[in-house]
Amino acid sequence: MVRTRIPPSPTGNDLHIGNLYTALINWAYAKKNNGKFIVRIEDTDRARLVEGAAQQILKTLHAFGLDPDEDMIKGGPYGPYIQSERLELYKKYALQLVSQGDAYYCFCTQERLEEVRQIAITEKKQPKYDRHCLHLSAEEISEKLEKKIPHVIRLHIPEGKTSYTDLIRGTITIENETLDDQVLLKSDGFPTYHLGVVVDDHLMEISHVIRAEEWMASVPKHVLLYDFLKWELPVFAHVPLLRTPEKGKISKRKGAVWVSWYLEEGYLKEAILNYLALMAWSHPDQKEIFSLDEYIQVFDLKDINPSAPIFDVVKLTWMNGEYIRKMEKGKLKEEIYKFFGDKYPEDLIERTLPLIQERIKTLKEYDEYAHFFLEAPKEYEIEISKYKELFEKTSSALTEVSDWKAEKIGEVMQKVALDLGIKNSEYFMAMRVAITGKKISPPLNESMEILGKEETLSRLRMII
RNA sequence: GGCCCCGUCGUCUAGCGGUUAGGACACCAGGUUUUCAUCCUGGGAAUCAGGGGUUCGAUCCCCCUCGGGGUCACCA
Repeated sequence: MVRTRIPPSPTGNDLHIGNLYTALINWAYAKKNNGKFIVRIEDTDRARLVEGAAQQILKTLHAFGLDPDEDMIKGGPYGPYIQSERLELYKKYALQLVSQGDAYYCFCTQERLEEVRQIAITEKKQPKYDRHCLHLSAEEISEKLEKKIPHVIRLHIPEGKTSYTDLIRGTITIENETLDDQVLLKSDGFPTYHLGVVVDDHLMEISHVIRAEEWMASVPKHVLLYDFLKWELPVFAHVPLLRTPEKGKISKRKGAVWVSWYLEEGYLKEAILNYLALMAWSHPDQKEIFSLDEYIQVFDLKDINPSAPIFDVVKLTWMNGEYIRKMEKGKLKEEIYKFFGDKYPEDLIERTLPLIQERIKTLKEYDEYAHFFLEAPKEYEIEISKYKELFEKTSSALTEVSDWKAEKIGEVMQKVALDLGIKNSEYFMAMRVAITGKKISPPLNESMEILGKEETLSRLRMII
């Protein structure tokens, strides 16, 4: 049984785009193999905890159609799915490790640790815990425990080397001496990530640990833990980190990290997922646009590239445009309506959509084309005062039109242009700006039809 | 800096010992068009990071160098 998982920590306001990427892969791999996709909330960092963040993450996942089979709300046979409710478990295994000699109590203060670290840094050595508490006698330990001196439990890294096999990167071996005696259980009784993931991934029978590359360095510690606990190793697959155009890791400092940002900019969820799927992976037929269902069919973990791709918003934008153009009218109308709240009435969107659909690449851009339907222009992109005569003539010609249809409106205007001896391009540009305020707009005749005779004429009168 | 990962057009990528190194985005030129966009046609763009091997033959296998990234917390 394939069981994958993502372990988000509820420390941000929303899902990070990189998290969505690994979520997609974990979800797809589980679906492809008729397995289960689990979301386990890792809320062990009490200092950075953000209220409601866990719910928000689940909500976002749901919005993208990446619903977990088991999570803290839905529940499941391996719950609880939030680490703060599993504290006894971590403690139990931490204690077991201590009794086996694979972990030990440490009573060092933060100050002392900082001192040790600083010394190491000035000596240009690896900042590592100096094992000050490793050789405490049983009496000393129980005495300190008795006195309730704050303490942590540290992993006792043995000598030798540790290796593991990564599905995407092959076998990786490292010398244990480069490893630090990692804290497993913090003084507040919460586990660190390392203890938490290992215990939970095992207890929840996770078969494939698929996560970002940034975790690779800590895998050996986890492998040691599995080994000490005599647990079977899951399959590891470290997917590349998404990078910014500046080549760095997509950081929280730079704007485009949160999934909500993309949604606010008018990107479609399907397009975001499709684009993400193409990061470090490609469709066997080199297709660029495909559905989630198709993705599940053809996707395989082994085909993921190890090198870190740059997340390019320009290509995402192109893809978004493709999705918008292919989208069924009713669905698009709904998306746009929701996107703008109540700003645009549904029937207006419906009528203008045929003119605008193929012109926009994001939902947000709809406003640039449709805004003039809502209100008359307040300013004009070109100087229109010199076209007074043109507007007067057009206005009176249009006044005579009884059948207010685009085609008819066009004919009448063509004739005015001809009578005036003015080039079509110039004539229509003047009219376009007069009606919409802009040099770029949806097709004029149709726009005027939608605007209505009265409103159109009133806009002309305004500038005569 | 130590350790680890990675390295094909600007970007995303195909390639899996013998290819005119292919596609997509972006860009440029042209066509359609009452603007813009769509659509169509064409173009430039990777000495496959560099240098050594292995081989009849390397983008592909091995080594070194260089470059980029990640990681070195009682954060995940």
